[in-house]
Amino acid sequence: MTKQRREVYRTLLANRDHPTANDVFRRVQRCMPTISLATVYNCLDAMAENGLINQVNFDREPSRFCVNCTPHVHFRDIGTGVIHDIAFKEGCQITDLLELPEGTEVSELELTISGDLPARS
Amino acid sequence: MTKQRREVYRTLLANRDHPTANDVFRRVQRCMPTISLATVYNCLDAMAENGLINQVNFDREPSRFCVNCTPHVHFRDIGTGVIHDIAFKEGCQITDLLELPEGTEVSELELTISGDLPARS
DNA sequence: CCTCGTTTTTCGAATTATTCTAATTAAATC
DNA sequence: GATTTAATTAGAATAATTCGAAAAACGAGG
Repeated sequence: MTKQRREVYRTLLANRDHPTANDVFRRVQRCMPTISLATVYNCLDAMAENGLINQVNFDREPSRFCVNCTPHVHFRDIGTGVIHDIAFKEGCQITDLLELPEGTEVSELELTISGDLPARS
Repeated sequence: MTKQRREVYRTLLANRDHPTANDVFRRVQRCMPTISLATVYNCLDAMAENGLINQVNFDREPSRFCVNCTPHVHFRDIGTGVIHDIAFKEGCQITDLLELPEGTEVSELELTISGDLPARS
């Protein structure tokens, strides 16, 4: 953990809105003006590899980063563009719903959903 | 439907191995040497928009294309690199497993999995 | 607290998938 | 067959990400 990594992580914690690498870069620059975009990528990659954060991909858009480490999926509200973390219901194994051969070992699983949330009453 | 689109589609049908746009380009070139990569992208995009094919994204890798139009998810076997289509079990709604607000309308859903298939006996 | 070896940061350049532009060609409609 | 429309082409442009090399920071012994 270096100064830069700590600051990148702190920034992610401060605003959990699934920022892109560039968003993070701009935010970190405010307290650490000399940091470079390459370093931000480097920090994010390092943290993602260690499971400290998640890299979220919606189609071909720029990757976003998420500090929520509990198992969850991502839902983009088409109306607002906001990305929400959606948890699994208690005791659910998504792979139970799939025709996977017995004994398949899952090491990565990414589920992204786009749609509309119900109008708030 | 133009000559090029027909040929791109025929190529996808002939070899359902989830090729990238570039793979498709190289394959189509064999029977249609004047086709351009931009046209292949154009054809693939047009077909994806009409739901004739699916665009499959594994992380930040180049997009792949899939002619399987039945609802399914994608599983990459880490050992072989092969991408398999995995169907849902009968009568399963993946969104039933998620803590989504009542009345949420899902318009897109992409699930990608990486892992290891059991050793074949 | 110095020195050596390793890791990280920095900057800029390079890469690469994809998209755009403008010009040509083909298709469709009347 | 003329005209309008949409699709193709080739090459340049874009943008996210990665790479490479040099400088800086770090850590472990001495």
